[in-house]
Amino acid sequence: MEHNKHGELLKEVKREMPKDETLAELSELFSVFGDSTRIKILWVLFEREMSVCCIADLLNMTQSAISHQLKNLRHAKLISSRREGKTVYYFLADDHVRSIIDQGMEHISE
Amino acid sequence: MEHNKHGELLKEVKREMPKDETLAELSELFSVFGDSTRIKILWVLFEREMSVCCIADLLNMTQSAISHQLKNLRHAKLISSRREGKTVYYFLADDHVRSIIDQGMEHISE
DNA sequence: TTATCATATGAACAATCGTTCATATGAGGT
DNA sequence: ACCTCATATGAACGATTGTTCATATGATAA
Repeated sequence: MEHNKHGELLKEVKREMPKDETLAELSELFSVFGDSTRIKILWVLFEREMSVCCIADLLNMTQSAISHQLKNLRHAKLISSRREGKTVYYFLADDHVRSIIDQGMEHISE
Repeated sequence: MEHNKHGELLKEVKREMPKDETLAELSELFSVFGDSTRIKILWVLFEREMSVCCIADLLNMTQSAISHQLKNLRHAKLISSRREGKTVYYFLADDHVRSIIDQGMEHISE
């Protein structure tokens, strides 16, 4: 299999690679961006904080579907929420969100 | 459902949102990053171009599994390949790859 | 040609995922 | 108390996904 001509360099590559745990965390983060519903939610939150039913209206989806996805986004610490009476407002929790999406947009617009 | 107090602003948010097709493409791109095997492959390709079996050795995975994932990465135009005799070398096709992963790393290291 | 090495690929499998539906919780208002 | 609105959540469903296994292709050497 391996020719072992570059064995030294290979070991070096291996050494510089982050722990499996870190890489798993990284891929989990990206898979949160890997759904168009969640991308749409993040996109409307770029503009301002918004309630669950408002997001559902805007995206023409059920409140349940949005609520499930908000849970995923919050679990990934991409959004936070605050309660005001009966309604819960969600908002972006992190500045990285925008730059990650921007990088992705740059890639596909080529 | 909708209070329609902010109806005007909502329409504006909607107008500024990219087409469904674009958002689908964007989420598909991110879902390619959403697997730790593919992240690992990209990581070793940061160092230099590499053959299929070499990557498989490095990651302790079967040649078949790696080959399948390389296909996904190539389909997303994140990597390219060149043939040299029997072996095929894969390499990064895009500078955005590194910056996207870097942004992700920044987010999880908080 | 035949043998071997490197890679690609199709089918099958379990596992994960996103939505829907029904229902539960939580917070005012009457 | 009751009713209603806003949100959350668990179960179930079909759909997608990553790996394995077996096999096919492609390239070189004898």
